[in-house]
Amino acid sequence: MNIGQASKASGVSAKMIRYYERIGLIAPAAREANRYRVYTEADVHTLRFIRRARDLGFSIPQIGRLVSLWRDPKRSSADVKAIAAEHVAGLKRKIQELQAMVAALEDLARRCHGDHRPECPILEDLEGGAAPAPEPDCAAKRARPAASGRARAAGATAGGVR
Amino acid sequence: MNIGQASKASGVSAKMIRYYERIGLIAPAAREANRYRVYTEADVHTLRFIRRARDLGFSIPQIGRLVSLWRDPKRSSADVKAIAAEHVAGLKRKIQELQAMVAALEDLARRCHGDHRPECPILEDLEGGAAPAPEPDCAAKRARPAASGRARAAGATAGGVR
DNA sequence: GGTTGACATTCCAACGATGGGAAGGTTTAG
DNA sequence: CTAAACCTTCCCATCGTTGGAATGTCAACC
Repeated sequence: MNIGQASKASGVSAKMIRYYERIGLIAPAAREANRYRVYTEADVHTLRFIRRARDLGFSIPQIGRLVSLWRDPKRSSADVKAIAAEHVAGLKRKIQELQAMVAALEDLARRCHGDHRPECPILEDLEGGAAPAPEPDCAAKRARPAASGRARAAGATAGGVR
Repeated sequence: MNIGQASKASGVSAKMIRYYERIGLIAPAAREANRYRVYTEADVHTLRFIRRARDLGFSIPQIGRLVSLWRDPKRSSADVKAIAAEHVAGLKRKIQELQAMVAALEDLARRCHGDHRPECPILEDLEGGAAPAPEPDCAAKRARPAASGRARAAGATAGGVR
């Protein structure tokens, strides 16, 4: 089986298969006389395992450990469970982070009229919401925030940023 | 004010300030005779704005648009709100993705004994859980590809993956 | 034979946003 | 004078994945 067939059969792109081989997640594939990689059903099986693990969000190092355990008949299910638990903990941290952002943004959006007028609590929050409080005398700092800055501060930033 | 002061005052690292300038998110800073970048209070104000937006998870292109609106006295709050809504939608998509992973993993972990034995529903799921079912007639495809390639499939994957 | 199309190979670059470090110039304090 | 603390630019790394270019190979068709 060539890499294209293995890719279709496993759901892992050929690019990724080569990448996984390069970083050592899977063993180097055997080669035909023409240097094409050859895959067996067992290899496809492994690739499907990896793909499923990737779909569940496991990192490459974690997947490496899972594959090792998978191949080890003397493994303890506790070791597998520990990797999963570690991953779940990371996911939950990330979810909480994102949820905090959503909560803050929805609160701001709720207070924003969303009409043609320029007044906007969202921008007001961004402007002054999270000063890292370098000094306690923030109030006296800038009597006039922007303006001034001739030759700068006005233009750019927009458009084809990316 | 040099970049170090601007960094401390804004909470944006000097590295990031230079990066934002390079990609066009902020205008090129004025330079002193010694080529050092010079920042005004207004610049720091902008950097704080950017930092707060970054903390809320906005992408660089989104931040570019927000800064443009912020500077535009004729802006509509609806435009700002639209960017926020777009971002919130993206966050929610991501949260749902992660929550689906957590749900699947917790279900598997719940069924895993987590003891010294090798039996493990987590590995069983990874092994067979997500076959993409490519075609029904995989078997008849190719009688013998070529070169045959014994001497594989067993080793590696483990160890210094990372 | 020649040509075309679908494969395969390698290498290089990019994305988000950020950090790290090298190699060198400048300023400031002792 | 010297050492520390800045600043500058440039390159590299992350993480997982995709894209492309340039080249090689194979199969089929005319």
